[in-house]
Amino acid sequence: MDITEVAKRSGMPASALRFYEEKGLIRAVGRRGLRRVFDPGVLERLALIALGRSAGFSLDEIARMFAPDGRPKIDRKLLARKARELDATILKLGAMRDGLKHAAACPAPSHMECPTFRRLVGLAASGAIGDRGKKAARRK
Amino acid sequence: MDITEVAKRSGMPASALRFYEEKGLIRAVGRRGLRRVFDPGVLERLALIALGRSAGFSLDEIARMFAPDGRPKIDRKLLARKARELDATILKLGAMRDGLKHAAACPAPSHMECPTFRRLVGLAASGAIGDRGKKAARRK
DNA sequence: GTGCCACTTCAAGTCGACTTGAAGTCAAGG
DNA sequence: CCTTGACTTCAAGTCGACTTGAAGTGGCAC
Repeated sequence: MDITEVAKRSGMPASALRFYEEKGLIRAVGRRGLRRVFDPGVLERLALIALGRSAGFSLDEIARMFAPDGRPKIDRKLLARKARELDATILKLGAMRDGLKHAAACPAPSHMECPTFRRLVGLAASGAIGDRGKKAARRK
Repeated sequence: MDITEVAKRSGMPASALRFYEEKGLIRAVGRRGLRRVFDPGVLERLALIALGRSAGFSLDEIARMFAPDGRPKIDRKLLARKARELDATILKLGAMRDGLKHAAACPAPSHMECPTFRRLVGLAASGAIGDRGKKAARRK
C-alpha cells in the first residue's frame, strides 16, 4: 500500500502519516523508489493510535505503548489510571452540563441573579471544575 | 486592588491577567502610576471566565459573552448547545472509560486478542469516539 | 524515452492560551 | 532623597500535533 492508500483507508492525511513515522509511531515496510510502502497491518496500528488519542494519551505516551518489536505492550495499570481520570472528567463535565442546562432554562432576568448559576461560577472559580485537556477528533 | 492582589485572590498568575486585559476580557479601573488598579468586581468576572473555560468555551467566545458595557449577555441558546456538546462528549468518554476498564481487567494475554478491546479500537478508528478539546485547569 | 505529477525532504508556520525575558518605570519604606 | 523591587511594556518563546510551502525525485502511462 502506498501512503495515499493508507491515508484513504485510515482517514488520516498523508502528512500526518509521515509525521507519525518520524515520531516512530508507525513504520513503512519499505520503499518503492522514494515512496513509502506500508503493510496493511499499519491500519490496525493507526486504529490503536486513534484509540489512544481518544482516550487522552499523548503521542509520546502512545509511542511508549509499543515494544521495540512493534507489538503493543499496554500496561493494564496505565489503562486503569486513565479510566479513573476519565471518570473524574466525566463527573466534572456532568456537573458543568447540568449547570449549563439550568442556566439555559433559568427564568432569572440575568444569569448572575440565578443562585444555581452563581453556585456554578463559584465552583469554577474554586477550581473544583476544570478538566484536563482531551484530544481532538480530526474532523476537518 | 493591585494586580498581585487579584492574582492571589483569583489564583491566576499576573501575566495571565495582563493577557486577559489585552484580550479585552477584563479591565483595570485605573492606574496608580504605571500600575493597574482593579475593582473587586473583576474577581466575579474572572470566576465567570473560569466557568466559561471549564465549559469548553474559548477566550474569544467568552469575550463575546460580555456586552460593551461590561455586563454579561450570555445567550441561553449557546449555553444549551454547549450542554448538548458536553452530553455527547460525556457519552463518548463513558464508552472509552468502560473500554479501558475492561481492557485493564481483561485476562486475554494480549489486548488485541480481546474482542471488547478490538471493538473499542474499531470505534476509535471509525471516528465514533474522539472528543472536542476541553480546556485546562491551571494547576501548575 | 519522456513528461507529468504524486510522491519525497526539510524547514517553517499555525493555533490557543499563556509564559518568559529583557529593559525600563516608579511607589513606597527607610 | 534614594534605593529597592514590584510593577510595567513588548517581543519572543512554549507546547502538542500537525500542516504548509518550496524545492527536488522518480514511477509509470503513453
